[in-house]
Amino acid sequence: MTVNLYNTDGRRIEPFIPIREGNVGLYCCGPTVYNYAHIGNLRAFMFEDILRRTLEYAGYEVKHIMNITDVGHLTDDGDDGEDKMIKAAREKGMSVWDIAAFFTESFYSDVEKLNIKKPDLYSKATEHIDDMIRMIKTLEEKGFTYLAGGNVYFDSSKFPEYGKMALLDKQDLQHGARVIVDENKKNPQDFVLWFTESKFEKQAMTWDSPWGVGYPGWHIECSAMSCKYLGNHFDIHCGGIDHIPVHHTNEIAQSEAANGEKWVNYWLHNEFLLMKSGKMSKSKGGFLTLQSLIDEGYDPLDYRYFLLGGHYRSQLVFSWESLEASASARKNLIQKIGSLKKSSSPVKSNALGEEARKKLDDFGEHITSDLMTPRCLADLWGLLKDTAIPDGEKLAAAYEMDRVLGLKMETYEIAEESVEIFPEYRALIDERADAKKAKNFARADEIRDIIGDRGYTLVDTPEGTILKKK
RNA sequence: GGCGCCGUACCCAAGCGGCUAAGGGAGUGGAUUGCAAAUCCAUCAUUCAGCGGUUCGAGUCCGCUCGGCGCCUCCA
Repeated sequence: MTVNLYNTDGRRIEPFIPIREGNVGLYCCGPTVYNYAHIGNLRAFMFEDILRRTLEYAGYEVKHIMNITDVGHLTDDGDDGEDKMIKAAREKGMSVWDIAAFFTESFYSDVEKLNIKKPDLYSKATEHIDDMIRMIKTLEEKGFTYLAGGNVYFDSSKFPEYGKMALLDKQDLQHGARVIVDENKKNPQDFVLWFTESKFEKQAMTWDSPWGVGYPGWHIECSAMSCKYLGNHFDIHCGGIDHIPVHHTNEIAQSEAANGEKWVNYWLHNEFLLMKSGKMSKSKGGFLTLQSLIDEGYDPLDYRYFLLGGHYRSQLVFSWESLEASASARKNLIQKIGSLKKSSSPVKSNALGEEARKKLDDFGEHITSDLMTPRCLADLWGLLKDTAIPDGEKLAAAYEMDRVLGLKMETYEIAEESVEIFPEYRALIDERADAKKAKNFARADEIRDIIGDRGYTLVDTPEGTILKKK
C-alpha cells in the first residue's frame, strides 16, 4: 500500500518512499509547556496521530519522536520580549521547572484522552542541552555563526538555500513591521543559537556553555534531538503550518549547515483550527482546552470525531454546534456498533466477503491519499449501512478502519442508560402500569409528564418500564 | 505592501475535467409503539458566491468582482 502525502517542500502530493525500506523516521514538533494545550494545539497532535496510524496501517514500522519544549522561549525570535516560561511561573507562583512539569503532565493526559498514540519517545529539551551545544559548536567550526551582543547567531547569508522550503524568496517580507528589529543581527533572517545575555529578566534555567552561562535559542532543540534519535537524514517532519516560515526554515538551515547533507525528505503541516472570531492562540488568551469541552458534557472522542470530519490541510472552524453534531454522529455510531456486537462477532479479516473487502479497500485508498479522513468516515458509514454485508464482516471491517480512526469502537456497548428508580417514582410507575392495563391512557400520559418534568424519560421495554435521563 | 487559502443544501464537510454532486448532524414522511424513547426504511443541492473565458464537456482550469480567513511576530 503506497501512502501519498502532501510535501510542503515542493507543494505537491508525492508517494512516500522511505529511506530504509519498511521503516519511517517521524519527528513531530511537540508542545511548549508553559500553559495548557488548547484544542487548536491538539488538532496538530491529532493530525500527527492519524499520519502515524496510517503509516502503520500501510505496514511501516514507525519510529515516532516528539519533543517537549520545556525551556523558556522569548516572546519573539530576537533578543526581546519576556520569557514565556518565566512569565507563567510568575503568574502562577511556581518555579519554572514546576511549571514545565505540571503542563507536561497535563499534555500527556490530554493526548491520552483523545486516544492519540504515544510517540516512541518524548524528548525533553532540557535533557538535551549538551546535544544542542555540540551542534552549535559544529556550526561555529564550520563558520555559520557570529557573536554579537553576547549571543551566538546563525548567519543565514552563509546558507544559500535559506528559506527554500518556505518559498521565502517569493515573498516581499515586511521586516520589522510588527516586531522590534534586533540590532545585533547582520541579516533579518538570522537567529540566535545560544543566549548568554538577555535584556530582560534573569533566566531561571541556565546552563554552562563554551560561550558562557546561558540558554539555547528555540530552533536548535528540534535539530539536535531529531538528529540524535533519527539520524542526520530522516523521513518525515511535521508540525503546524505556522512553523513553515520561521521555525522549520531555521531548523533546516542549521541542520543541513551542521551536517552537510539533506535533513528531511517530507515536510507535513496541518492547518489551524479557528474560532468564529479567528485564530485561537496561547498568547491571545481566552482559548478552549479539552477539559472545557469535557466540562460541557462532551467526550474527548467527540472532539476526535469532529477533527476527523475536516481535512488536516484545511482551516476548520470550531463551534459548539459542530461539536454537538459530531457528538450525535458518534452516539449513533456507538448504537450501530453496539447493536452489531450484540448480534454477532467480527469475522477473521481474511474471511471478509467481496463487498466488505471493497469497502475496506476504498477506505485504504482514501486514507493513503493524503489522509482524507472525511472520506474515510463516509466509507465507515457506507460499510455500516450496506445491507448486503453480514454483521460479522461489518464489525471486522469497522475495527480494521478504527486502527486509523482511533475511535475505540471495540469498546462500544449500547449503554443501559436506565437510572436507579427511586421509591417515589416506583409508585408512579406502578400506577401508570395499572392505568395502562385499564386503558386509562390519559392518566398514563399524565404520569409520563410528571416524571418528564423532573428530567427523566419513561421508556417501556419488554422487561418493564425504566427511566432514562433526558 | 507581499505570499497563500477558502466561499458546495438549514448547519458541518468531501469532491484526482466526464456515470444520477460523498458522508455526518438537523429536518420531513413512513414502519413500530396506546402515546413516547430507541431502532429501521424513505426523503432532503437540475446545482456548487457572482460574472466572463478555455473545453466536446467545469463545482473542478483561467481572468475579474464580491465576501471570509491565514501568514509575513512567539504560535499547532
